[in-house]
Amino acid sequence: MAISDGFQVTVDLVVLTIRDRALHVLLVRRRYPPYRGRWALPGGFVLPNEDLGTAATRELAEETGIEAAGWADAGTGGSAGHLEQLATYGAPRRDPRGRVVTVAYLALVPDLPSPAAGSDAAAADWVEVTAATGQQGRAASSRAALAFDHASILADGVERARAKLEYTPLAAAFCPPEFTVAQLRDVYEAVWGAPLDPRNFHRKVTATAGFVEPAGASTGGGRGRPAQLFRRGPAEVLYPPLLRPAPARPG
Amino acid sequence: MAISDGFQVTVDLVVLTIRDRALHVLLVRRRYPPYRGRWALPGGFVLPNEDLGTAATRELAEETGIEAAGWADAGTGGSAGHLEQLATYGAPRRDPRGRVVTVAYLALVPDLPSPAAGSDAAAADWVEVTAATGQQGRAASSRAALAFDHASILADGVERARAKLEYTPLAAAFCPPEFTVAQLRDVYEAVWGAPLDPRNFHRKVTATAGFVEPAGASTGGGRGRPAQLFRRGPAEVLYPPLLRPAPARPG
DNA sequence: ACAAAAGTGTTAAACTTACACCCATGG
DNA sequence: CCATGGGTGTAAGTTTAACACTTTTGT
Repeated sequence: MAISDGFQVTVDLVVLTIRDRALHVLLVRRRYPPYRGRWALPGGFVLPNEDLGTAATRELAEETGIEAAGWADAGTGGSAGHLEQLATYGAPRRDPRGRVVTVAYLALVPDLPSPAAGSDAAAADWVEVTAATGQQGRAASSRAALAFDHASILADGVERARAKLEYTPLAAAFCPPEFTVAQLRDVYEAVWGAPLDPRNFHRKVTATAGFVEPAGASTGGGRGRPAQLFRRGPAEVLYPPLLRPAPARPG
Repeated sequence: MAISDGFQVTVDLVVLTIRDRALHVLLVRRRYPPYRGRWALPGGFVLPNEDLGTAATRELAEETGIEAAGWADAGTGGSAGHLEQLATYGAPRRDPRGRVVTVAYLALVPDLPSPAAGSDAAAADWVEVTAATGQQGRAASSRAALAFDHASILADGVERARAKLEYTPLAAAFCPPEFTVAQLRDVYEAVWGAPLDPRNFHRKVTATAGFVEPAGASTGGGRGRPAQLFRRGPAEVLYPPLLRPAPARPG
């Protein structure tokens, strides 16, 4: 049964976070050919006795320092962050070195104090998604195309994140364990790239059963009236969903 | 770079259709160990120079006789049927013969005149999903557990189909190129396992832009008033979505 | 004529949207 | 006391849900 031996299997990570009210993706500079010097998604080989989700969790920890409980292949366990399988890419020529099938994972993480302070992550950095995908990039910075088929994987990851915010409470994965409604709104606005009415958003979030739960305390630092703090609630899906405004929809 | 050679890569298919107003899945009897005699999802090895979607399309043709244009890794091209990547399963011990990573695909096909009349499909058959997943199986027939982790893959495929009917026009993939509103409603009721109001369903379907388009003709065979025939419309997503009734929702 | 299924009309409830308005804090 | 953001109220428009009712066929 050695018909199709010789495949190499990797995991690649689309790690998204919100920084400065904009959606950012974690990228690494490739130090060796092929695509030397180009940005790429972080990732690595699946070990011989390792599950796919375990490999993704391990790579995420190596690249970001985030330790996750039983993340992938199970519901996000605890407070912040989220990891899920995205899709698998295996075109015969996608890697010039040989037949490499990559299982892409999507990770949503809170804005980390030390950006990409992992061991492997010598040249890892957060890049604005608009710049990385080369839409209407406002920053004149790193506009270089991504290595391999990573631009396509990134686009799929971003679209998945956009869609999932509609009908799941996953926006909270971008926030610290306790957060305000405004922080949550910033997440939606950054991911969808569209402004939302603060009043209606507040009502919607607090009224949808299981989305958020009051944490008791309030913030004090800001300029205006202090905001209540919330934790993520037990709901797995939002019902009814929070649909993004029509103009930003695909199709 | 031969760190993780030795993976075998397969595609497995969750092929769903509607027969006798119930959701059915295409299964094959395994003729050789392991899991000899058990039901399994159809599938096979990815060829050395074959793309994943191509492998899935090929297997689908071999098992069902369905020829698809540019199905997977592209929008469903033409009239009936649909094929999309579902998820990838690669637990180290999922196959006792070695390290096999399988990329599962979900196919939605119309009720075929000759069930599973393919070449490979010596022992292929349509099995009611309730029986295959062993929920509250009404049929006392084949209740045996599926081989490998196929029960889990099947469950994921069914849940994906249920969710996708909500916000895409994919129900039409279960129908022939021309169909009535009642046929489309049968699809929703079979997949969701819940009755829908025929009047409101009719209005919803015909009012949602791009869901269906009139085909001109009408049916005549049935008992009551003849129904108009429709074709699938150009819409990729339903907006607003057609949400399934609350009691049947997960979470 | 009657049963069966297709399709339209109508109404109340629920939800979204837009925006007026008040609340609480820092400067 | 004023700017800034947090949070509540309210009314108009839209969508859903439930069901009465008419249309068109086979028997």
